Amino acid sequence: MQPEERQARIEAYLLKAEFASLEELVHFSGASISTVRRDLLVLEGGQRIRRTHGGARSLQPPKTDEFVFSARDTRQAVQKEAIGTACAALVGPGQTVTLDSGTTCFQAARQLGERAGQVVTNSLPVANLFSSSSRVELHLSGGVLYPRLGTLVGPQATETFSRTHADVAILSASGIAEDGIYSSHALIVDIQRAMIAGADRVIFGLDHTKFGRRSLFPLSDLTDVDVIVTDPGAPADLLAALRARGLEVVVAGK
Amino acid sequence: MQPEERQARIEAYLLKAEFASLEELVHFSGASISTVRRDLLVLEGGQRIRRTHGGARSLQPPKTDEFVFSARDTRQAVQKEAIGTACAALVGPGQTVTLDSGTTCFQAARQLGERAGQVVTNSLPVANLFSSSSRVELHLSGGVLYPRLGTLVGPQATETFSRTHADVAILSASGIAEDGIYSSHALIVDIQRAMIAGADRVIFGLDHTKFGRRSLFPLSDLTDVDVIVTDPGAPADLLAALRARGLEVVVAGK
DNA sequence: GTTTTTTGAACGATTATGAACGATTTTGCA
DNA sequence: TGCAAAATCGTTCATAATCGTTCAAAAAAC
Repeated sequence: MQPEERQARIEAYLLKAEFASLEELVHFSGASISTVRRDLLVLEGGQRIRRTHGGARSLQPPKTDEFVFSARDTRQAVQKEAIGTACAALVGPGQTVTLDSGTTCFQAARQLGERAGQVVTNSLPVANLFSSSSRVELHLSGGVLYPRLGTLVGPQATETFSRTHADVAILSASGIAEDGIYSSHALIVDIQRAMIAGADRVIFGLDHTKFGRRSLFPLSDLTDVDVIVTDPGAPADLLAALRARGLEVVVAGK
Repeated sequence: MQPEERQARIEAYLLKAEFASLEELVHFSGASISTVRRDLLVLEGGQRIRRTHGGARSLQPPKTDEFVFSARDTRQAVQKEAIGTACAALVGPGQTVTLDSGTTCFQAARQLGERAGQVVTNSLPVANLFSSSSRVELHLSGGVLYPRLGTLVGPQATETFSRTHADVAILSASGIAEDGIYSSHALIVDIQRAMIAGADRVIFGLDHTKFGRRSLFPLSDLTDVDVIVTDPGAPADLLAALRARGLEVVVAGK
């Protein structure tokens, strides 16, 4: 393997993991300890990473997408809050709501307050939100906890939503284009599909950074989606295209 | 694990827990007492945390309730902590553990750290506890959230445990007498029964105030229980009676 | 075929770790 | 309140892991 390619892979690995031990990187790259050490020196010289005792760490906080849950993540915070408010406003009193995991849906949950009658979710942060309020019946899907995301995944989670019917489903994703909506986590896509299938009305909250982006896993071709909620930064042509396809488009916080 | 990563994790843990004992952090990080002590010194030097006698606390109060509300019940706090430690000590490395809800089991979870391989629970606070540690696979049962307790109840929760097998189950209850163990929540009894049925080894953590008390719902006649962990305040005659019935009795913090 | 670059191993230097022990603080009890 | 016991703290020290450097062999480039 080329040195540059190896270094790029190591850098990418660190960006995802934030921390990695030397042994871990040796195993990952297949090179010897000395070589990895040298690679880390090069990467550190280019201000790409920071070396530590026993390994290295990425300079920037780890790559976070829609689903990585971090209290420190303030990117598009105001937009997401506005989107969340608009999503929550689409819920009628006493309705049953399915809530996806992800930061935008979390904001929607905050704004939802006690309007909904029943909430079904696979998001631990959303569940925490409702744990103190006794007015809303919160149904949490079972499953295995996906660590950094605070999301419950696995067959049990998928099954829960397959057997659940809701008036409204509020979801988010990591990309939307004219041909459909995309998600970046393999384990979550199936769950989201089940959420969509079991809901009368499907709402997607997507801030403007998601527009024009296609991630790894196609989630929906938009035929089963009813409403798209976004912020004023979204490209007008794509919004027009979505409207032309019969979707209701809400621009929040304009 | 490298020092920086460990320190970052300890800091994140403290941010959520507000306070943590040294022993707790030792189990959480997997390092020795000395190392954790040094880490705390480093973190304190960087003004990230504040060291206290016996542990450390975050500088700011935590933003979210998360599992704080579970630790808010301060009755018999020290005894429950000791009981939790003793329960956790009965778990072998890599074992599968079923954890009941309740403050005593929550304390056991805190002390469990990364010793267990898999943890199955219906307690939201326990799930929050493990949400940051990626070493432990956490299964959360589905169900409806019982507001104040942060416990998942209902048929789905019961079903989860009926279909689960564990090496060890750690439970608590509201009363124990010579003839059996009693629980006071109708919705939880069935779940606890399923936990007991699916575990090789059943451990009950009960502080001394539970002894001699019979609550509304009989949970077990003690034939399917293996260990009782309590504190020094428990009446000796009842402990002797339990031992006579072939139960292992552990008195924690004597 | 020669030169340059890259690689993997070796070795002393440095740093981190875990245990031990006396000093200090906290706790339990009268 | 005062005393004794227990727990915790800070320090020290030996051990283990990691780092930086050097050097020869292998691979790539010329």
